Amino acid sequence: MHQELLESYHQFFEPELLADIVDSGVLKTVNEDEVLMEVGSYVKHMPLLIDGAIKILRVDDHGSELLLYFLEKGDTCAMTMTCCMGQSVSEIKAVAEVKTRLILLPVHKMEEWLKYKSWRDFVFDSYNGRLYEMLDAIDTLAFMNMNERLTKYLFNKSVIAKSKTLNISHQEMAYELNTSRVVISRLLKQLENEGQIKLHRSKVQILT
DNA sequence: CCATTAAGATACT
DNA sequence: AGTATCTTAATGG
Repeated sequence: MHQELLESYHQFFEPELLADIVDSGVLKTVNEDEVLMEVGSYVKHMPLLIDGAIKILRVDDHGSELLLYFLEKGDTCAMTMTCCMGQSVSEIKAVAEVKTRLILLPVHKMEEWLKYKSWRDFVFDSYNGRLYEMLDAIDTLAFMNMNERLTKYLFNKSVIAKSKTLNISHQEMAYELNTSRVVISRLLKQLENEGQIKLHRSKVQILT
């Protein structure tokens, strides 16, 4: 994993820390739709993303899900930090959006590594970043209608997939935005009529 | 072909 | 915006 780690993180971490990470971290590759973390599971590792993307979902008691935000290269999960500090259980669900490579670090190292300035900065910045994304997610929910939410969602998906064509069904989108399939279909049809997208079976092509 | 599943349509809340 | 129901279209064996 050494090369991958160095390529992605050498500008953030000092050499001693990098060496420690190589020592105790494990490189893992996860495939699309693989579940990395379930609500209620104990957090034992902290992920450092090398490439790909992980989606973070909130799940309610009835099992319905809501997309909060994506983690990408250079990101880590703030939830993990919160959880492992307090020895508690995950409040969120994490699923690989695309094939993703990440390094898993044992949580007990987190505290030990606070002796490194670059680590403290990284943890702090990650918290900031996640907090900002969380605020953004709240704004989206509170102030945007479904049409805007869907548009934003499609845009994000396209960035992460690095493609203008998304292989996804209306039902799946409805699931992630926590709405119904009919509503998604209606809104997509509207976007198609506006010339923004082109619809196919289980596929959306973004034209803008 | 047929079975399954995605998506369109319509009507109602 | 969301639910229920029916119809139609695409897909894969």
